[in-house]
Amino acid sequence: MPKTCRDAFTNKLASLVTLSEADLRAIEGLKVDVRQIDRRRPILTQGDLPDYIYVLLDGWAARYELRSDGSRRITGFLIPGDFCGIHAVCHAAMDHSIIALTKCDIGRIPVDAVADIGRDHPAINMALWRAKLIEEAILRKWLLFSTNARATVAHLLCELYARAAIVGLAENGRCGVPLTQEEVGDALGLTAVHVNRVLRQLREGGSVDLSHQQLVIKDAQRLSHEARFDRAYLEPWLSENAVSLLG
Amino acid sequence: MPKTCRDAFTNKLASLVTLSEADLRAIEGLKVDVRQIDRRRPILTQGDLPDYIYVLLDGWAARYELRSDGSRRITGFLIPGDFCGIHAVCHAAMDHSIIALTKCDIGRIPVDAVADIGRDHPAINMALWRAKLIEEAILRKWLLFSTNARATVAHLLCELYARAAIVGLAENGRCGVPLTQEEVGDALGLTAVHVNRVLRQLREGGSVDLSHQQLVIKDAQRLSHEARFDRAYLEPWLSENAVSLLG
DNA sequence: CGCCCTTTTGAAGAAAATCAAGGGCAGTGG
DNA sequence: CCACTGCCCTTGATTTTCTTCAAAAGGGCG
Repeated sequence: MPKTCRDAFTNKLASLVTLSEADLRAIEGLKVDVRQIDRRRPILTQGDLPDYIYVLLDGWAARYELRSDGSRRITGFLIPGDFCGIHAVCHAAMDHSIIALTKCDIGRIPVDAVADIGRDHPAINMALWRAKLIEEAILRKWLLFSTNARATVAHLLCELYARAAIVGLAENGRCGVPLTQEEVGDALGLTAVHVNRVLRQLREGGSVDLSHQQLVIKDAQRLSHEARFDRAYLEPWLSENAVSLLG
Repeated sequence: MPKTCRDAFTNKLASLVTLSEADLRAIEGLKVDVRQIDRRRPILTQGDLPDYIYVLLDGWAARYELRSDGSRRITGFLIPGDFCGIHAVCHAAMDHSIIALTKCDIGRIPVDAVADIGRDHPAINMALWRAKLIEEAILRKWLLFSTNARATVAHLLCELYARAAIVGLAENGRCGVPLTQEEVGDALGLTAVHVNRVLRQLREGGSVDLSHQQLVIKDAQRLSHEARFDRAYLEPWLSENAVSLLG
């Protein structure tokens, strides 16, 4: 794992496009700083017009929106290496909020600097587009699996494993997933109770086990089938190097 | 309604940002052509690497993806003035397909020309970003209203009305909505049968009537409440002129 | 140890899917 | 002009899925 924010930012961009020496030097010149945010603390709030692009260095976070009845819908998870606040490059306010699900280390990069770099370096501009398009592709997949809770949960587990694997946080079918069942439910539009039952079904089915913050894939073939998971949707945007890490 | 593709493209960009004279001249210089596509014919297909940005001039279309069991999920509707194929500006293949829901007139603009213009004209680049962010905001809202079929359907009707109003296709609480109940169901993850029942409930409730391809809003207040609709999510991206059209 | 948060399990009820059949309407062709 | 056909809408009966309500059992941490 990269030790500095700049490393993490560079890694992320490099996974999306091929960076030239000039691109790398430009990134090297960015001002960045790192701060820690406690579990359940806001990172960005709906309506904010952020001055920084944020890069998650350690920990997990979630995008979410509140409904008028107070219930919460999580619309995406952020894992180490992910951005947030790209909205700011076009001076748009956040239309959703972001919260730390665990204690997080977050790097901040001044948005104007990123916008400038994007203008002068087409590859970097393209990387930002691709990051956005990946998010969109994931969002679209979340819409796709809304008929059957079993497949929905299984698909989320596949997505999280694949994304963790890309950034080196998974191996041998295992990775840490620090989500409560309520958070999973908020993400999938299910109740925590039902998530619990579905997780038990999956565990007893022998394909996958999510418990004690650990995701263990026991039968990848069966799981992929149950989830109707096809990792292709995560790949078109990634550079070759990143794809090869998927294994 | 604009009579040429270039007009439509200009209108769309102008609704998203303030264009300078230079921006307008650049757009004026774009090569564009128009073609007609029959109902149920593909416009773009998953895997395509489009050479053009498409602008829908007349008719409705839908983004969709097929599940492994053959069922279809519609992930967005396109109405006149909307783009598709922006993926191409970063040389990414389509991760979903787009189909004409009615007979459509579609303008094509060479993607390389758009990319060049975006690089030289920051305002136009920003407009493209904003178009993408609106799509994303809509996608996020679709995730948000997935607990209750009544609210879900009502919310979609509100969205479609608001978007139609922005481009001058709605007035006095009426607009054309050329969707079958099956298409609505595919968009919301509901069966056509259930959509039918919900539409009847809404009709009998007196807030809104969708039938014979016509959407009639009878009680905007009640409908907004049933739908928990807050048009704010469509506004942050629009220029002032476009917002004032919302009435 | 005791507290709070999370997980687990049960029972009852609501929501939506599924299965099945009929009806209206537009377009087609005799 | 009328019958036929295909597509879409409508309605009913039944079953499945998921929620709701309720309660108890872990598990980590002060």
